[in-house]
Amino acid sequence: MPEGHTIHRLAEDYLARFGDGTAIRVTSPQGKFADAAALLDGTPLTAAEAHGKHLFLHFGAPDAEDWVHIHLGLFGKVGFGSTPAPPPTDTVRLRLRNDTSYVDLRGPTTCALITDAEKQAVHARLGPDPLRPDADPALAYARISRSRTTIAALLMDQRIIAGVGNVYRAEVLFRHGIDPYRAGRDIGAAEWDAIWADLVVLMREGVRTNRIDTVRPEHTPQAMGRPPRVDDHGGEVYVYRRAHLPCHLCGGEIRTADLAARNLFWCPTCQHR
DNA sequence: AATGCATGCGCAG
DNA sequence: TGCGCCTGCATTA
Repeated sequence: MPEGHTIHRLAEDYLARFGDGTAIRVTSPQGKFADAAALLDGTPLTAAEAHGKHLFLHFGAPDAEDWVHIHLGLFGKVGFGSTPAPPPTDTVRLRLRNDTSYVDLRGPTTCALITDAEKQAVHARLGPDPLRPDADPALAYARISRSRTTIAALLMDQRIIAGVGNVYRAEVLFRHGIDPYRAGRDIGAAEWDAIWADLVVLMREGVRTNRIDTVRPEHTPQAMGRPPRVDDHGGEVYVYRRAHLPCHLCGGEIRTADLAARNLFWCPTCQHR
């Protein structure tokens, strides 16, 4: 369930539960991370950081390779709990335990021990992240404003902007009335500024609530006199996974299409080329 | 029981 | 552009 807000929230939660400086028990019940887990076992968790959909955990092991680089991919999941930890299932790639908490990681695309230099290389290939204070949106706009590629594809390109996934993409384009097939170079500077500012607000709220809500107060079901309806993914949205349903604003049918092997959703009436 | 699907991404061609 | 990979859950038979 990972877009950038999820990963930033995970960084906060790892630190809150395991960042008190005490020794962590580190295991890999599944075995694929067993060597690294043995190396880290008994050291403290000293930092947790996110850039886009990448999570970095720093342990106090006196070793050159002391960052754990985690990427959840499409299926990866992290689950926290209070001790006593139940016996781990055989899909748990990484388990951390202390006196009060445990956390299980399963199904990640990436879970690897890396050096600080390797971590820097990951940062270098990622675009600005609306959730990071050091992010420079002009870097993203420089690429977008020169590109013939659709804005829908550009928003999903982590080299251009880091952390936006399929839900935020669909929703932010709807909120700004932009057709997903519009070319990047036809996005105005003021439009981009508004999109970026909106992503900062939406994604911060996503970190706080741990879900994606994008519907403005005046368009909520209550305000519009409709029955409340929360999408399966957990939040209230305008278009994501609402194919063929009526648009919350104009009542027209929400459209869907395949774009680069992902499902795209938009309202052809409210969103313009 | 089998199938399909998902908020992702890297690779081959 | 299509395919494979990681897993769990809902839907279908």
